Amino acid sequence: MSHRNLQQEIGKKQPFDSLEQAAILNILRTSDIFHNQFGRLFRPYGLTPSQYNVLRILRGEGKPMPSLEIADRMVQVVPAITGLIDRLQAQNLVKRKRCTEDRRVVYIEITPKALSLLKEIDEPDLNLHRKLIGHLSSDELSELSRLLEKARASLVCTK
Amino acid sequence: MSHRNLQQEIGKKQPFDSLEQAAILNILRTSDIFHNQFGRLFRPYGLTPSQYNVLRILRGEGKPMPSLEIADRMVQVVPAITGLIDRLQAQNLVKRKRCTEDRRVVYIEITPKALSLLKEIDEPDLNLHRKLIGHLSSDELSELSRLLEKARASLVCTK
DNA sequence: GCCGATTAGTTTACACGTAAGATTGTCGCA
DNA sequence: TGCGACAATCTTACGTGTAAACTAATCGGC
Repeated sequence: MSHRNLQQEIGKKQPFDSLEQAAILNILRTSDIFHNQFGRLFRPYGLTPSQYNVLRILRGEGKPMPSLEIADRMVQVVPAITGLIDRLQAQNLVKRKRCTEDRRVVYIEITPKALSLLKEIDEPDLNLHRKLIGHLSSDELSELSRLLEKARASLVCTK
Repeated sequence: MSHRNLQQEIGKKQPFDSLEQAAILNILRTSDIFHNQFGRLFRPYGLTPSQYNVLRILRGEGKPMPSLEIADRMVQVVPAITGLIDRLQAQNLVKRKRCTEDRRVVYIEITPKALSLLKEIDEPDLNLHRKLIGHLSSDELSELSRLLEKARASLVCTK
């Protein structure tokens, strides 16, 4: 377990121009690597990270949700949701239900098949979380979350 | 500037299962938002974040590089590089040069046009960095980088 | 010198993410 | 009632990320 820092890791010969640049690159790089790890975890179950994310949101909500509300909770811009739901529906993991009062909105409902699939993934998912950052102390994890939340504070509202 | 934390931000009603989960979600979410911001910055110049990344690597190196070496410095897996280089080449921002000694390797060279484009972007790029996390103190930035590097330490070698 | 293993790079197929624009349905107001 | 603004969703086009399979060139032994 080598403890190379980011500069060595990406083979850069000059030091970073600024602490800001180093921090942002660290955020982007760590995220990419973690995203990749989760992608590999979900793959055997036929899910992508985004698809898993949608299902987790639906399970957490406990009842059908309009698709735009799902999109709001993800970082993505709206149009991606359509295709995402299409693919989940093709796997019988969600159902679309047109709302009768406002016929513009489409409710998305999670299926029992999806719930049992999620249940299967729960433990490996938890294990991966621990594998990825279980070696940080509680204090470090709290501090990390605090700093990232503070980092986002400048534009939570601008999206 | 509301200081909602992640839990409120994504509308989750239950607290997180664990500090690990909260930290990882914070990393992924912050990264997505920042990535998005840089995407908007580069768009007017006809570049995507990945394309900009490739050009920055080439400028930093100061001389032509084999394409796989470029891929190594990015998070991406190899095959994506081909198309990336194709599009940069179509814009006359890089050139491909087959190596004469080892005819398997293709050297990628940055063009003067790309260098002057980068120069144009340097200042807005620096400004965005400051806008995104300039409100964190030097100590906080250092601590953030340290924690993220520590987070990655468990798998720097496994990629 | 020849054959298998390795390495650099490409191709293909598929799932996203983004922006821009089109569709369809609802609402406010004259 | 009719009409324009708005809202929810979908469509399209393009760039990117992933895995798997393929090509071409080099290397290592014998």
